[in-house]
Amino acid sequence: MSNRQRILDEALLLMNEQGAQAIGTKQITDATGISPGNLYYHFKNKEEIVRSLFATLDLEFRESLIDELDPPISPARFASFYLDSLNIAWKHRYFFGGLLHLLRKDAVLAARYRDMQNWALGNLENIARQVVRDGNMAKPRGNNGYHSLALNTWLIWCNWIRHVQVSAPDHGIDRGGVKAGVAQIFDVMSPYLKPEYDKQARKILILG
Amino acid sequence: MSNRQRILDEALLLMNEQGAQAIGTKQITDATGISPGNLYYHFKNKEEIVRSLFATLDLEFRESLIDELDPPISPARFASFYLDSLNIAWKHRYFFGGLLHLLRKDAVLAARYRDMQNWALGNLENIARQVVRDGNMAKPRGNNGYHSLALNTWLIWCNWIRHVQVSAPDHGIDRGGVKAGVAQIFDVMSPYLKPEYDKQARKILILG
DNA sequence: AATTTATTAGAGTATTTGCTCTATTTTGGG
DNA sequence: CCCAAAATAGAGCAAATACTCTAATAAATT
Repeated sequence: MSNRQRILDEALLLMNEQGAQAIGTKQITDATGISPGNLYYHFKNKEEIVRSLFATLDLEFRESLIDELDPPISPARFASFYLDSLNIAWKHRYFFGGLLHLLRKDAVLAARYRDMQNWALGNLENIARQVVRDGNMAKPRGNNGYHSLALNTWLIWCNWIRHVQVSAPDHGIDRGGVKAGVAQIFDVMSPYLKPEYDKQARKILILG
Repeated sequence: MSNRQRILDEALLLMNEQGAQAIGTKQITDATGISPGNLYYHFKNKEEIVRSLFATLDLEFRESLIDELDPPISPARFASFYLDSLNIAWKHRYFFGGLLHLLRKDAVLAARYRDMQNWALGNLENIARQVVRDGNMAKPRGNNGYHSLALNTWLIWCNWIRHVQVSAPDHGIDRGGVKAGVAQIFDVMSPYLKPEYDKQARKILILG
């Protein structure tokens, strides 16, 4: 594996453990055994390391929400949208933990994040619209019902991991915490979902 | 006003503007014109300044959710729970912006935050139970329906301001953003609220 | 083989940060 | 008015941080 990749892997590991702001180039070079000069050969600065890590998060997240199948959306597929994407949020939890600080320091990153957010809100809305078209969900209330539902899903998606972390004395999280987050998302949608569809979708949270 | 209070006021102001991790004792002493020695006379360390600020947040938040009136809970009172508490979250937005980092660095603060969170979850649940008893709300679904509803309210409460900040290019927020957060909380509860009660409660978001 | 290009090492630097120390001034009770 | 306690000032320090510079080595290309 290249030293460049080693830097990225170690940075992700350390930042997830201790938070992005607690990790400097020093910690990364110490942990990898790579010299600072070498690190700065591969990355212009620390900002670029974070941008590179975010690019991976962005890519993985978008992939997790893309539906290449024909409608209707099966309950299992529906559930896997949220489970897959939340697992990605868990993998990159350093990012949401330090979100505001990271975006304040780097306007380019902030713009990219807002792009991702807008894309996500649109896509989450589309998923809901399709499930309604499939006849498995009642139309959410109000004139911006779809938007509000998508926004709530998004809010839980990008804040759930941090919530679990601050709720545990050691700031840790296990995979069970991720599933609880999906359940929390379902609880927002439950009032609109057909009971049988809801039940089928939740099966993914019980099994493997 | 005492120098001690001046330090607290300026710290809150600066941290809200630039984030808790961006503000050091230097910035506070520069902005207030108070010497570092004097600052450290009033506070043992920076940690104590943050703890002191949190104590205020904790107090104000708890007061905003206490109901000293007799049931039933009026729609206006119901709405003001969320509007008042969210205004407090706005006032102390530095805290939620840097939440994970702050709690990781200070275990005592972390414990106090979890206390507040547990109290809040219990209280939000009690409010919902009372509105159901008053006949203005349907019992939320599932065996832990109340808990899930309270948790969603809590999640929006402590993450809404940050969401608005990262969504705006300048990371700012105005009072309208606060009201949108209350509307978002209502959207979670709407499916259970009596339509007329819901409508009355939302009036507070249009007026004043 | 020659030479350019990519990669690595590590000492070094300028700046910042949280905090201490000593010294001086202000204040309030007897 | 006295004096101890509270409050304030500001020089200074040890550690950390992001990053640069120079020089050496490995890989690729001709």
